[in-house]
Amino acid sequence: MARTALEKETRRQQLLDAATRVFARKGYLETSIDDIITEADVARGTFYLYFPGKKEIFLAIIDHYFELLTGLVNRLMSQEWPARLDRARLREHVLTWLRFFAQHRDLAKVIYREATSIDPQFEDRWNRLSETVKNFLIERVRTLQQSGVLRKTLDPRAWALFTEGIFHGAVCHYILQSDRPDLNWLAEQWVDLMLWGITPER
Amino acid sequence: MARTALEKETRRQQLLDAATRVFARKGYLETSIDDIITEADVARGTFYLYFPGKKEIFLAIIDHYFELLTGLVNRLMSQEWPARLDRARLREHVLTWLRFFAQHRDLAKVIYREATSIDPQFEDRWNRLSETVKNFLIERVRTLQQSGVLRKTLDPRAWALFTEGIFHGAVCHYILQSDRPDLNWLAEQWVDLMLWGITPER
Amino acid sequence: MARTALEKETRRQQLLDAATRVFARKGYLETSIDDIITEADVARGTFYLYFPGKKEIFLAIIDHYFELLTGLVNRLMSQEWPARLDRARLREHVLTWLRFFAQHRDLAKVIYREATSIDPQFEDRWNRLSETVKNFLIERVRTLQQSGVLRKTLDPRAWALFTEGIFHGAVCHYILQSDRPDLNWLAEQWVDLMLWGITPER
Amino acid sequence: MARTALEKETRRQQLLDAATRVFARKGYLETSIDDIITEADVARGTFYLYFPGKKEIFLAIIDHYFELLTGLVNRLMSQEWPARLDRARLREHVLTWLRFFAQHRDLAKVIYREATSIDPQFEDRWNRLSETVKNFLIERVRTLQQSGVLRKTLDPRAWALFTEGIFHGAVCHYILQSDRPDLNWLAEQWVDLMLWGITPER
DNA sequence: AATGAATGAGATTTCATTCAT
DNA sequence: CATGAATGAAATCTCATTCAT
Repeated sequence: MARTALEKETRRQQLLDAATRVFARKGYLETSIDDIITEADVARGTFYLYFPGKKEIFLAIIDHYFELLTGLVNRLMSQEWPARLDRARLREHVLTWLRFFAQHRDLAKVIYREATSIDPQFEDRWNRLSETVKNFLIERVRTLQQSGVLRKTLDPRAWALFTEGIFHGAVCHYILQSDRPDLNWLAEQWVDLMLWGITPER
Repeated sequence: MARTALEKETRRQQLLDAATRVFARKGYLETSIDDIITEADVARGTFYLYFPGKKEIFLAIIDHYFELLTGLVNRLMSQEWPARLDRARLREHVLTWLRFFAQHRDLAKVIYREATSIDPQFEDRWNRLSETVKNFLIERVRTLQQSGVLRKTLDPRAWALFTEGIFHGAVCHYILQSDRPDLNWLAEQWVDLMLWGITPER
Repeated sequence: MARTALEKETRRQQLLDAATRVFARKGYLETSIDDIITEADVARGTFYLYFPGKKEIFLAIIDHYFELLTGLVNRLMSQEWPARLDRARLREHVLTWLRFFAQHRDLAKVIYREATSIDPQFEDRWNRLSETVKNFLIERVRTLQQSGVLRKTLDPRAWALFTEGIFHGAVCHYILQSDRPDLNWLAEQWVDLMLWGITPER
Repeated sequence: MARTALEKETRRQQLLDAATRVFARKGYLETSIDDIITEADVARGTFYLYFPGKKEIFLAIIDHYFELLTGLVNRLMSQEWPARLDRARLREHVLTWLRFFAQHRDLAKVIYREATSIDPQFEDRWNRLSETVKNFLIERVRTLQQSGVLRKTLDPRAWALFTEGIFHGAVCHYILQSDRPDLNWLAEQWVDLMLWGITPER
């Protein structure tokens, strides 16, 4: 048992990491405080020194993911977008997303599986996360529609919704499953489907 | 309290209905046997006469949904498909799905929110459900590809995955939210996006 | 399920027999009303038509044993006793007792294992049973002491107590165990010990 | 309620003692976990911190008795035995046993009343205890028979069985009853009977 | 008289949280 | 800061008994 007085932030992170691993493995419901402190190799009381309870450490995990995602969104938003639809560029874009999920498997597993079902608070947090991403997409699509790159009949809100669903599905069924899919293939297929759907009428 | 002895199947259904309502309202985690028996207006012991526990009644609910869905899939599969891509027909098809979800709101809420997060058993059941639907979609797409109606570069498995994600997203974010969306608009948008993505190269 | 309206006494006996079998097999504690009615092939409600509850059917079983035992005691008491200590006669006497236990194995199992431990009422019933037998023994010993057949220093009450213990032990460890002992050997040994004690022949 | 953290073994013993008292008073069946924790002045959860359930604490009590008894047997076995049958010595021996039971009244009450009737596991434990004692007796008798101190026609196994029964009977009916008997008288009577049997002096 | 679904009191058990050390 | 024994509210579950049919 870690009897050393660690730096406050380090100990907190140690608990967060342990909790993320356990939540990913067993799910929120089946995870007990006991599991977390065992995984973190920390005493029961220590846990409550850093987090008020189980819900709160779960929320903290979501928040952490939220920050990572916000970072990604900001990075992508700050990138310029080519005036024309660039297939390779689009593919790269999608891959960035998929790789993000693949990199944070445990985190994604926790979030995507349960975030909405545990608690109204989580649901709220999750919805805001989801809105942020969708608003970004909607904005992009609007701009591209105005510059004539994308078909105008497309409703950006519907498209954002569909896209979110596709990613959610891809994450849940491919990234979370034990058989890791080829992200490139996934991205290629997505681009192919989307490209011909979003191009202006000919 | 209903002291009257009901037909075994009727009482079972009464419990299933009550449980579905409560699960939809409070979520699996927050629902107690007490909530269920209160909703069903039945004694504690009666519950255990019909189900061994909370997990089992939840599984039974999933199974029920599974049966309904299987019925829908079978109905749709037995329908002929026009030789050409018929926009109106396709739209109708999508609407059928959306209406199915809308009709079974409580059931869908329970399933889509939690089926994967509660228990490995539930996850398994859910995966089989998901496979059933995707296999149906894959089969359809293959047939249409062979008859030249759909573009051949499209990988049916990827398309099924994407489609499932779109529906999942639509169900979660529109049907389950309090602001009921216009299903027609949703269907129209879907057809529009898909049509031009799946049409053979021009 | 026995739907036929049986004679009241027959049905009662059917239940008693079934209960005795189950109690002997599983013990009072582990036996449920369900076990009894299953064994008797009778509906739940029928049981309560004949007995007020589980305790009462157990008491009825003890009472039945009590009657059988009383019968045995009366038969033995009505027998004359030889003026001198007749080894063969004594052996026969003991065998009669042992055979009685062997004949009513299930009943004995139930009584000897649990009669004292379940309920004050049972304990009381058991004590009265025990007193009956011991009083019979004490009476016999007193008579024989007066006629000089038995040693006068022997306290009849102590002897009755010891004898009861020996029989109890023999019943519990030999008759109730799966390896049925030779009753003749048991009786022979008992007579030998009682007649002469453990000291070598003089 | 004792909020003080005790040494693990102390708290365990506290629970065992409380449970023994309650079991002795009310019997296994009538005793609830609630009774035990009330008697021990400990919270519900604390009980489950030390024992998995009611059965297990009962088993632990039997085990404790087993250890005490083993100690007694070992003490007695290590004693030398006089070459000739020493009446006073024998009497002392028997008194040691009786005093042991009298000293551990509660424990004996629990064990002798119920050990065999609660659970197959208990029965097993009890049988092993019984075998230990009987094997000790058998060994003693064999040795004494070889040195000609005891009559050779006596079967040591039968004698051990009878002796166990006598003690069991004495314990159950005298020590467990409210009217405490005179242990000296009991021992005297036992020695008298064993030494010479029931036949008048020659 | 017979049935068996329904009952609910009371038992067991869990586990997030507290707090004396 | 760290610890982990102790807590107890709240959950699950059992089963002897009732009662409408």
